[in-house]
Amino acid sequence: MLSKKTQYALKALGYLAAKYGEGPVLISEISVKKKIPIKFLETILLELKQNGVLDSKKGKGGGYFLINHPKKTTLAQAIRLVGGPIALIPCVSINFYEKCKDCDEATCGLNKAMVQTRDATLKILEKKTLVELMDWK
Amino acid sequence: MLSKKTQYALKALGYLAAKYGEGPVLISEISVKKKIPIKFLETILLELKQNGVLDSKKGKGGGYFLINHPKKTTLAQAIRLVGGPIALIPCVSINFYEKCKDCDEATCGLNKAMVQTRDATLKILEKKTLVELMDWK
DNA sequence: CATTAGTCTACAAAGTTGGTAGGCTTTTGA
DNA sequence: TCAAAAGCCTACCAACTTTGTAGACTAATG
Repeated sequence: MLSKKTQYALKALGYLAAKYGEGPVLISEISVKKKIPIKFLETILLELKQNGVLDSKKGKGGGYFLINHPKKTTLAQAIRLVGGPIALIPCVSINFYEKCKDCDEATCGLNKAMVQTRDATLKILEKKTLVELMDWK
Repeated sequence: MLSKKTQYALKALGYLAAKYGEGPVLISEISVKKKIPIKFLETILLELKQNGVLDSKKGKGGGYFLINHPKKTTLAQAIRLVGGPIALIPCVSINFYEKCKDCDEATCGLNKAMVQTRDATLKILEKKTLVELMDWK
């Protein structure tokens, strides 16, 4: 399951995707529209900025905005930025790999099953982009 | 990510799958072979028994064993038994559904994206069984 | 120079995870 | 019949993560 933080991040990105090209969007506006606690949202947006997805403008008329067109960022990228691994166990994670110290990955049945599951999930998440996160109304 | 508990459960099930038809297997044997803390493993196996996947025999010559042939239990079922939801967010979970109180599921872009992700993952996990968890040596 | 709006540091309650300790009960076989 | 074997059950707990909150600071605008 994705953490609340990751869900908030994805919702915020979806909102910013819908507003792409319209200039900076206030944290407070995102907070109200997507019902995300404002102080929590602050830290999330800041993290997304530090990860190079968003940029911001201070002062009056300021706010956050997507650096690139929404279709340039995949859901796989977005989830990894704030939510960590997509794989179900560390020893099959591509970006957050950790060697399994309790078993031999070459012969471990669980490992093989999880590799295949990971690939199936990635196939979807790498095809979908922030465009998909925009609301339908 | 799957919790350690779920990973242990899957490994234990894989071990029991390999020993299917050979009578009861000791907790201590599984603990040693799969490197799982024994007291933790006790609680996991007990839970799997209460969920109808395993049965046990007490006393000398006792132990745990699969009730059904390994191919009868899918990975989706196994994960749900001890690990909870497979879906990435509660409002798209089939077995652990919770209504999203912060948005309208009919128009929420995140919801739609996660439904598709869930279906892709399930398509794999419902096809694989405990047979897949057996080690290759 | 006042207002607006993002930035940064620090803290903390609550829940989850990953166990441990120790005794109880049931079954077997000598 | 009784002791050993092996699972059953209750209770506890340390560490970590999650999900926030509080409040001061900095930068930009007009």
